Amino acid sequence: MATSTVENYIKRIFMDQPTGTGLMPLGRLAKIMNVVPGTATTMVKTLSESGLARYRPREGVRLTPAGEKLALHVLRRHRLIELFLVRVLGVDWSEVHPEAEELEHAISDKLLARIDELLGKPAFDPHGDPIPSAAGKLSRSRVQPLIACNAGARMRIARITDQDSRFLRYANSHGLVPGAKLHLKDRDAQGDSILVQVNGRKPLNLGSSAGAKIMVEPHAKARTKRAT
Amino acid sequence: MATSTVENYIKRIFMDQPTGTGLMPLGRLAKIMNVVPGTATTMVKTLSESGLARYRPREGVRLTPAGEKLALHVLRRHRLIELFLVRVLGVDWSEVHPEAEELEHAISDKLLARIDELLGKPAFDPHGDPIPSAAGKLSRSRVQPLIACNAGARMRIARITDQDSRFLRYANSHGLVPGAKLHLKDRDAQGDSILVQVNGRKPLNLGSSAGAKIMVEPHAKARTKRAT
DNA sequence: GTTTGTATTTTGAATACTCAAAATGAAAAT
DNA sequence: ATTTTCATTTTGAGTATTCAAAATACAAAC
Ligand SMILES: [Mn+2]
Ligand SMILES: [Mn+2]
Ligand SMILES: [Mn+2]
Ligand SMILES: [Mn+2]
Repeated sequence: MATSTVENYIKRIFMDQPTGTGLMPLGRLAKIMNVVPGTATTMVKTLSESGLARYRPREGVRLTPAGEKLALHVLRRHRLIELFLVRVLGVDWSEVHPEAEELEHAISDKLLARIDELLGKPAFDPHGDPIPSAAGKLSRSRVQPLIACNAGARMRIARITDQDSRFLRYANSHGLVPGAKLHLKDRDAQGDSILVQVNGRKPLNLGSSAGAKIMVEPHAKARTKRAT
Repeated sequence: MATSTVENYIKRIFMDQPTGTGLMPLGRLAKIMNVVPGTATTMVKTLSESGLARYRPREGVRLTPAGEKLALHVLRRHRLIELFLVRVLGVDWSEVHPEAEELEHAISDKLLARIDELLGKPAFDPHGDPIPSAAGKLSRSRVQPLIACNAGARMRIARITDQDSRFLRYANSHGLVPGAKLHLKDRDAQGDSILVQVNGRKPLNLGSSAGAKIMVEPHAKARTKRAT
């Protein structure tokens, strides 16, 4: 059985995996995991020995199929738990992440299946992140960050890629939630800001770092089983 | 912060504490925790150093007030989670114990408070075990084992003191659940068995080991906030 | 009072995870 | 080609938890 530490490493390697065949450098992994570089090296060797990752010294890590399978399993638990906490227990979406970070290692498959059923086998978590299926399939929709859109674009928010509690509260208070319709009214390249209008609300200025955290998709495309 | 291992030790020391001022011998603790005796010794020294227990070598352990407080906290989490799983997720009472054994270490106080509210601040878990209050008070009702009752007694089942899945399924299938009214029709000292009638059901024979696991209380005495 | 038997403790070692700091590798700058 | 710089790895050590097996203490039996 994988310890919760191993599960956390595997999950983060999977999530921050550069698309394609790229290896993740261990320095990056160390930063992500909040450990010193030497710790990451040691851990990655362990993962490698247990067949969850492949490790090229001085180059980086990549998950094996077994590692990806585990990562998807943990991710599924994390996201289903988040949605459960929001829907059933009424926890605010800005607070579910740290809870799920712990519970994802403690919940049994049996219980997870019950939660999945209770929620109607949802496809997205409260932040718009896709929930891997029980079989381990992850829907990879081609969404783009809000800052990458042209002025005048009319989009729909697909997901918020930041688990920080303050940012999530801010986003929510301005209607910036998955599913919301959004009009990019203007962009100011020099001022590093964009002007958006969410649903019928007051126009809102966002800096590029905020705009980068909001992933949007074409307006028309309706997503099934939208969450939150 | 106490590790989940420490929480488990403390909880079990509390639960199997001989009433009064008795110390728990470390051999007993080792058996309860499924570790070799030497491990129990080591662990108890650690608990002692962190102020959670007092340890008399060769005699045994006793929790300090700090240890009791922690034990009650863990017990509260465990029992509230069990009831939550039964009531909200529809998990069978015979399966909640192992789940709660893990989740009790992963849930936050905030989440626990939400669950407590959602359940209406219940006083008993699915097995009839009292749930310590948030302040750490544990209602100690004077219940007695079914085998200790006289023939002819009419009682009410207060709790089932066995978390074994098979026994719980058996008990449930015969109506032996907390709150059920029960008539001890006959006892056979030599045959080591008792004859009981639960509610209006067919009389049922129980051996003494089964009868010892069923705690009963006077029929009249209604318990508030009965669970399951 | 000595022997025997059992409970408990000690010792030595293992696994899992982590850090500090020294050593090393390799790319970048000169 | 050498030096500088920075990322990565290695080494040594510490905490937490556990076991196997030897040592010890104590009570029970003789
Ligand atoms: Mn986690
Ligand atoms: Mn999420
Ligand atoms: Mn536990
Ligand atoms: Mn219980």
